[in-house]
Amino acid sequence: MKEQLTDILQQCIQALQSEGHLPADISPQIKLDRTRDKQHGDFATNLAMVLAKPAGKKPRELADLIVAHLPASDVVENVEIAGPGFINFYLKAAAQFEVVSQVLEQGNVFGRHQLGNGRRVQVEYVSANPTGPLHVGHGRGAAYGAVVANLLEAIGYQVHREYYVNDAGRQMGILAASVWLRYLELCGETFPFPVNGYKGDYVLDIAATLHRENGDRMFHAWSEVSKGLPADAPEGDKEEYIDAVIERMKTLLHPDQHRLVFDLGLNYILDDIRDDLAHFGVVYDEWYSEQSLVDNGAVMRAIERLQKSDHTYEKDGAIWFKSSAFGDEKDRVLVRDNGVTTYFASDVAYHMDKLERGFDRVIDIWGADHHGYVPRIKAALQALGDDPSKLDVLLVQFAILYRGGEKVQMSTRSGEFVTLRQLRKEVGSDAARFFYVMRKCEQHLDFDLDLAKSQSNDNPMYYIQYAHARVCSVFRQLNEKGFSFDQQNGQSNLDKLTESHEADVLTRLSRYPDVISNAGQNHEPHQLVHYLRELAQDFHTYYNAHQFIVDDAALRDARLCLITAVQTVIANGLALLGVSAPESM
RNA sequence: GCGCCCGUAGUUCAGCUGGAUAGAAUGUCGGAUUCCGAUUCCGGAGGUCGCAGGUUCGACUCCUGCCGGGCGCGCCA
Repeated sequence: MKEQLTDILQQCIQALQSEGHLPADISPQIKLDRTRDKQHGDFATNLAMVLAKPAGKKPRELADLIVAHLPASDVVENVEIAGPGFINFYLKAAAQFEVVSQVLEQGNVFGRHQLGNGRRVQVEYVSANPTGPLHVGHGRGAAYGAVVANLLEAIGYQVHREYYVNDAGRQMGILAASVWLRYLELCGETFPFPVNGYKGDYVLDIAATLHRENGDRMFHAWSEVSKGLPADAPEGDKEEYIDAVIERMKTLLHPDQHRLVFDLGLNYILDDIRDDLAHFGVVYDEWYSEQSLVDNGAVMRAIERLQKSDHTYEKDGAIWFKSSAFGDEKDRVLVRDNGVTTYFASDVAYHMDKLERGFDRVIDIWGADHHGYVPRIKAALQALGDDPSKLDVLLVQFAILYRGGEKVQMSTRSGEFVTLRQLRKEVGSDAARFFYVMRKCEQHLDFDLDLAKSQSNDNPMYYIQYAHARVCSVFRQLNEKGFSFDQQNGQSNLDKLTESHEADVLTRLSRYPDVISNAGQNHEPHQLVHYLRELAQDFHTYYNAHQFIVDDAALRDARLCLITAVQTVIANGLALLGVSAPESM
């Protein structure tokens, strides 16, 4: 519809140019919008106001010219000029009904586009360190990332979903040490647990598995382990202490044994995360290992490339990247004075690798606390001669949970936090998905647990799902009353849909494709959420105002076509959000 | 101190990439209704869009400076 009108305007401009009313050297971007107010017709364009200056005419005068030169159209009923020079289009009634047939014919692909033209885009999300279960903060990134990926796919991109597994860093060393120490406890040792160790219950579970499968094979007496170690906090430095523990563990255990403990912890937690996300409807094409970048030399290769292009220098025994030359606030260390590469070095290699894999676009979804990290990654890409504009980093703000109007405290103290799994158990995966993407990502999210759980119209997810279930219910009633639905008959009688409520639903339905392309291109799932709520509202209002199951077969079938279209669009939208569309509630 | 994000109705939020009289939901006040599924419908009140400038035919939207809130500023990951 929009395309047809844009075409008409395009032809009109060419006509005006050939007649000399408009300069020939301009090719204006035609902006045509749905009107906000019905009094302004169905579509409106500001073309006359935009072109007034280059044309050297008054906006309204130019609007007159444009309207006079508009080619005939079988969808336009009337055109009016209003306000400072808006051109408003009123569509013919038949054109309004078209959407119903479109939805019925296209079914679950209605609303999809080919805007992406099959270009390859990689979306990386969650990528939490595998050192413990996902908490509610990760949940938002998971839901948001999954929906952004779905939306991009819906507008014609070839999407690659990826989780970056930080399996190479110091944090993993701490985890392995924590597991081993808990194991020593299970072997009967008693000693103070490191202040900086991981203290969650899951560490005990992993240690128990280790003990069950290996007995006392990896046992070393605490006196042996602790011999000559620096003091832990508060007397000493907790970082220094834990590093010393990690080193001691490596000297006491055979490398194979150490590997075993390390992998047991890593795999246990990774399996847990995978399982958690799968139940949350969040899936990946690839779990990409940081360690693999170290092993296959990609990290060294990235550093060498930076060195060769003269973007590094040595200072205090470390190798630095001159990121400040590319807008970062300071330079960053790639290789520490002890010879170990930094996490940043891995990440440079990872992003280099992403672009080498040939993605046209790369999207990283990070927690907002990582925002300071963006400039240095972009700087690195630029220094490597890649195009940093191919990388979009979307920062997701924190979610704050509320229960009974009170903020739910999320303590960072020893192992106490609200996990994603706990949240899903409390409100269900559907509600969690829905509420997480209800706000744009840069907005802080107030997550109302009571509302998410409530089975009432105040709960927007319930309200939307209920609209879907209600359509299903109408069809069940239809059968009970001995009627059957003749879709063909309905489609040929759509002109019977003359009620204002029906017009509202029709208009709303026709907006769906625009909502998808907008939400997809701007990475804004919340637009879809708001749209679905509005559609549900239009439907419920319609439902309350009119009977669908009437004796007049033509009208009945037409109305059933309309509500089937509503049902389909709601199902399509919810599917993109990763929320179920129940047939009854 | 520097950087990023946010600031719109009592509350939670939209505002379609600069358009027409700033909209929903919820709460509140008034009225109607009890019908395919948890009632629903109609109406009222409620706003100096944080503040002050600037850009232009036009600014909630873009720019600058303040104010307030969140987050971040490691040879951690």
